[in-house]
Amino acid sequence: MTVTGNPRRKSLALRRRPPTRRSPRPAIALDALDNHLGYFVRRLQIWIFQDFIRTLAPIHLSPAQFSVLVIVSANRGLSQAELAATLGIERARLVRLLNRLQSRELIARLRSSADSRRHALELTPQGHGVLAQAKILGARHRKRLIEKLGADRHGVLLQALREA
Amino acid sequence: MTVTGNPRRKSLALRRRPPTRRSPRPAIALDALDNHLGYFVRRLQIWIFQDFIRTLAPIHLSPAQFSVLVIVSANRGLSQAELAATLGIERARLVRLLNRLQSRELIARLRSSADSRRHALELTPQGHGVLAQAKILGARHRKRLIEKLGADRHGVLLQALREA
DNA sequence: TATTGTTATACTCTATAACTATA
DNA sequence: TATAGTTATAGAGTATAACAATA
Repeated sequence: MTVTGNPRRKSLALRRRPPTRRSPRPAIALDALDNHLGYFVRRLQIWIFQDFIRTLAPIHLSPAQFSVLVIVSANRGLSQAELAATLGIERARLVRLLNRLQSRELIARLRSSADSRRHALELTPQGHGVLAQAKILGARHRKRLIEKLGADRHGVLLQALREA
Repeated sequence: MTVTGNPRRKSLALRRRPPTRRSPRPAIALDALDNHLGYFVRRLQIWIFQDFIRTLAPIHLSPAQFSVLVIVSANRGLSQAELAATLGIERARLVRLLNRLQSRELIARLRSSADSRRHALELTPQGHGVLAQAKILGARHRKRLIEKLGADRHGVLLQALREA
């Protein structure tokens, strides 16, 4: 992932087609991509994940692992299928995610009494501790994101996406 | 990427800020994630890419390949480094992307006369043909996305993200 | 020295399919 | 039959590092 990390700002000479867009930004014409929400959504997602990955690195947690801890903590006893659907990931992938979290003793898989096919997920005390740290780091990340986007644009996006 | 592709309709509400957690089968609480733009951005990106992947499948083009064709077509002669930066992908990954597009004879790497380290990228006639088809399919995808989001929300998001 | 394109490696994620054990 | 969790595998994407040719 490049995107950020591009420190050089120099000779971007040789531009053809000065963009019809009012934004001073795109030296390079986006053409059809300029109408595709997916292009911009992806670029923002890359920025956010890049920053969040670095933010969580000190406690050795990935964004995916963070979201697992958050959801399990707020929904004690939910099943893996429910968790996977909430996070938008494959059940199969969640298994490996949980394996790692369980081997670090951050989460526990309890057998559901009602339906013994299901695992009732819970955070261990250590899991809660790590989550607390992660939330502090997450707040810093959020602050940087708001700085980058501007508070109003951040608010507009959050509201529009929450309702989507 | 699951998210869609899952025939069953599990009714995961993903409601905002469920203040109470009631007994039967309450919507799953997002807790801290509800303030994290990244969570929602990622979910929307998953939906969009899922749909776009299926849309482009008939012409055997991935979203990444589509964006390469669009940018190269609109910026004839640009270098691989510039293209990679525009798309937010690694130079190294772009090499393999281009290898495949070149072996299908959709793009050409010409030696830049000004700087012989650079490759001046161009679409072949076939590349332009495929791109034309892809744009038609892309328009259908966009229509579905607008239906899903609602025209106003789509507009709000596109504008906010373009300026971000 | 720095940059462009390239190769290589390791790891994560995605998309499927199939298996088991329950229901 | 259908569902929950699991295993397996192929392919895509990401993060790095290094190298040759060129500037």
